Amino acid sequence: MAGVDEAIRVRYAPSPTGALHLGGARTALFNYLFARQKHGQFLLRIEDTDRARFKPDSQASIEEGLHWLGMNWDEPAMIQSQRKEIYAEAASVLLELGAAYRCFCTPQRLEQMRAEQRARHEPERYDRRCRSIPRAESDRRAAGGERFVVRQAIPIDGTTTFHDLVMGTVTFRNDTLDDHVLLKSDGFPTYHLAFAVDDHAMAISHIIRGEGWLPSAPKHLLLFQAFNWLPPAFAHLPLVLGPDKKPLAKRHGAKDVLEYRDAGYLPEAVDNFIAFLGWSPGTTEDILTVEELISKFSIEKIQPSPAMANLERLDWLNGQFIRRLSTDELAARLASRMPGASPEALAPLVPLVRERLRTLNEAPEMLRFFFDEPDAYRPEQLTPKGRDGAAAATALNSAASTLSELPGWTPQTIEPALRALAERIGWSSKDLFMVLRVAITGRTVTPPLIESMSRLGKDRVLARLERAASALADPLRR
RNA sequence: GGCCCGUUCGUCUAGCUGGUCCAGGACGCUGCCCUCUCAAGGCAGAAAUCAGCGGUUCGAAUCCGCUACGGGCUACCA
Repeated sequence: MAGVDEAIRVRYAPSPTGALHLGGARTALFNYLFARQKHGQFLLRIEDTDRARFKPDSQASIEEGLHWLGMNWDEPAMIQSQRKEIYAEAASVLLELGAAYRCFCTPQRLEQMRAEQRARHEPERYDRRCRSIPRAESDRRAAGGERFVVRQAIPIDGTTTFHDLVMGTVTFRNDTLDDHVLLKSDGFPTYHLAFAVDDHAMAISHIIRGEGWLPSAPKHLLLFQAFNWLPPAFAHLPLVLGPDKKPLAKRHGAKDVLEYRDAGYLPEAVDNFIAFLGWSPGTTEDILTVEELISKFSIEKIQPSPAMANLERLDWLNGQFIRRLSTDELAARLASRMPGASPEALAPLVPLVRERLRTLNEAPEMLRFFFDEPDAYRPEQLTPKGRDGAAAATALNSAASTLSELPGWTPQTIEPALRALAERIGWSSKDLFMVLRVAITGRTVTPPLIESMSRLGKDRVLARLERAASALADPLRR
């Protein structure tokens, strides 16, 4: 096991079969937080030894997702498909050590064997028929061109135990472990072999990975022992479940983290959200920056039970992080999703929407009336209960003339004038403000009216009031 | 079927070395306050017999065992 003072090196090892989803992102994040806290290295390894499931765009997509979430790896990604000879060499070493053997069984025979085991209600495992083939015969058949795979020779008896940093001490009886394939007949390794060889080659100190790998951990450990390599520490993470309680990784259409980006979520909010899936700092704090996550993270505090992703909490968190952004920062982020609106133009409007946003994507609609004229007015929205259209039109015109005579154009001058007007015409300020709100923005739900008017500008406000008044007077003319 | 892991409010969780937990915080929900709408914010509230059953102990959510339920793995997939 790695000592406290030894270099901490961890890796995230996705297979390029799809996008980076929340569960994978969390695994990567835990590795990343751990590496950064310990001033170690965070590495990336692409496990692309399965040519059948390989998807060409997957690696780029996963890397983009990691970068978006703020995770950078410290060395070029290791690509397993480029290391075929190294695995073959490792397999022959294992053959030499007697820790592995060639298996010449055909897929048909294996299938038949399993069918018989099923019929007898026995565990489906390789029956080790080829394990007893003498080495000389095995070498001769291989040299003769016969197809074979290399299988791990699991010890016949005894147990394999290791201490998992999350799950605790786990013990497996060796006789329940299968002699799994290490090297396929196409020369590519299976994940068992590749894991051991690469984690050793990369000098990985801690393997932090999903719970799904727990059952194969003893085989990996046995491989390290066979090579006489110092094994890394293990930490198996509990599953992340979707709202349907199905494991995220297996859910059909598990969401790509980039979809969260496109939906207007902040990477810092997503990081914070996934960090709390199965982990907590042990305090009542619930909003932490990535820097705080790095300093407070600890593997010991990871829960062993699965966590279900509560997306409503993500929404809330996102709002919290949006509110913590400076005006310029928020303006810049909004500008990237609002073509035609510059950060400079947006900056004065940011205070109007900051505490109303749950996602960045809600801003364009909230701010639309600053950039576009309202659509056709709906007379009923311009008319308070108990009043008629004519009265509303009169109120709008009065407001327009009152405002036009205002000496200045600030919230401090606009608001008292309108409250006085409401008093004068005998309306509640609520009613007056709502009519003005609809006239000026075209909507009943908007950022604060007075502030919005002040930023919209006197001319545009007056024009909209007049347009609304005439729409009421003659709906057809609008 | 076999092996392995798990089980505290609807959800995320605090609780790690047993008493201060008739279980705390957060999201969501309900009500009130604030208020020009909507939010945000503040306050209050409902919500977990700590999966069940036994055991250890003066005392258990916390330790042990069993059961139930859930999940993972069981491919020449990762």
